Amino acid sequence: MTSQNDAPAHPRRGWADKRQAIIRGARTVFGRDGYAGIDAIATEAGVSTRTIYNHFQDKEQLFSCAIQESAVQVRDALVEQMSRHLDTVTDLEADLLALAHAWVASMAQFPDHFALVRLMTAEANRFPAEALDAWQELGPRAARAALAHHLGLLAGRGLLEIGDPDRAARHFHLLVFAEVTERSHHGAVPLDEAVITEIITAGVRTFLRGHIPPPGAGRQQ
Amino acid sequence: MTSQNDAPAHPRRGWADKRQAIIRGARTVFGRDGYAGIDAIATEAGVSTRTIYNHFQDKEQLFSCAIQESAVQVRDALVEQMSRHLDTVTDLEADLLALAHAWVASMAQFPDHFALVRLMTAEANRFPAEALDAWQELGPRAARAALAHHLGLLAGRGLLEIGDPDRAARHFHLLVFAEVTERSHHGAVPLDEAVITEIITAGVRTFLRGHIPPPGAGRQQ
DNA sequence: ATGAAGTTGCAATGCACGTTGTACTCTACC
DNA sequence: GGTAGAGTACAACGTGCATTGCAACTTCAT
Repeated sequence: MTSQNDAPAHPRRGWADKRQAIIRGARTVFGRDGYAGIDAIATEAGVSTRTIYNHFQDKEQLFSCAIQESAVQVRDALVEQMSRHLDTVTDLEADLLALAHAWVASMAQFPDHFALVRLMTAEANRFPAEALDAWQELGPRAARAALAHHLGLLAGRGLLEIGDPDRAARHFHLLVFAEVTERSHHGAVPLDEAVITEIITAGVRTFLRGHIPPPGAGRQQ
Repeated sequence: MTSQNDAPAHPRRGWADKRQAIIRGARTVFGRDGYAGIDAIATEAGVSTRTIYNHFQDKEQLFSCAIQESAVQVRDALVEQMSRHLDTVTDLEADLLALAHAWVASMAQFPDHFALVRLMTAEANRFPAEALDAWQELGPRAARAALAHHLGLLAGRGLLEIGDPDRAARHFHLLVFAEVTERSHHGAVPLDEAVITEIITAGVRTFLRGHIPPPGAGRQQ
């Protein structure tokens, strides 16, 4: 599925380095300036324009590669945070809050990535469907699956009551992440720390009300 | 705040008509083709390119006007649906479900508008902050305030238990709307009816679990 | 009717940019 | 150390497009 955008094997040393530099430059420039000119990317990457076209078919393919690489990186960060906060849970609410804060912090840590996502979304009508799917699979869906896995384990320990772990993961994501995303315009406008805390606190509370087992036994409409 | 984009009073008859035609054409073309050429808009509106520049300073101002007008229209539709479904509530869950379905249907009814929103979001970094604010105030914030009002009334009748009506409105919006928005890429990719129903049903259920008064008395958490 | 205001079609300007070709240089490998 | 495979600088091409000027034409208020 990512076949078209995978880095082809290549004998020459340093080749992959150039490719990496270009992709990184593309991510930076696309993130900062929008769907900007190739020249800016070449400058940012310390590479000639011609080299970019030696590595990539055209601007669009470069963009696809950039967003895919970026998505993997962000996903890894999110997954790592889940492990850190949910592997050993003592106080569930506190740990969920900590995870939520860590996620939101990631948004500030990878501003370029989220700018790319915004660009892609804006062009969703005209963007190649395979690239859209590839991104969703590599990024959001994978992250959500990881969260679902963790929530499922917590449910197994009796700390949560969950019908469908994947749906629970989506709801958690929506309540703590989607609102921050929306309010900050996908990270474009920074949000007050107090506002973030308020959103997260309320979101986690609503989530838990919907997914905490009743104090006594184990049934609930 | 919208002063810059309001239609200036004008003696001449037919003037406002042209302006309207241009704005409508802009919305259609921007929505369909992205941040497209002025010529396309002129053709769509049945107007000469030059006339557009007689009415608007530049493309950007035209875009701002288009999205503001569009936002008001969509907001009115959403508000009207709230009245229809929440003014006389018999079965709360059923009515909320109906409202949610109506909202999602609106997304399909105003595809151009949501494409405009996507465009604006993609450019959020570089878009004039006042225009961004004007849109948020006219559209999403107003709609959410209306929903908060309705939910507050329902809480007054004892059908819901709500701390902050505005927060409850946000959570409802997130659980039933944000996910559809995200999954369909802001309406760019149509969603299966079954998927929509599943999302809405689960969202309303989680919402109600968090905001329904306990069967017995009136305290909770 | 008449003149001012608005509209139109057209051309022109000017710029930004994707993409490619070419000739030269560099460098990793043998 | 030589050579083939990369990279680079540079220029050129073509295009698309926002924006403006202009002269002729239409429309509306009085």
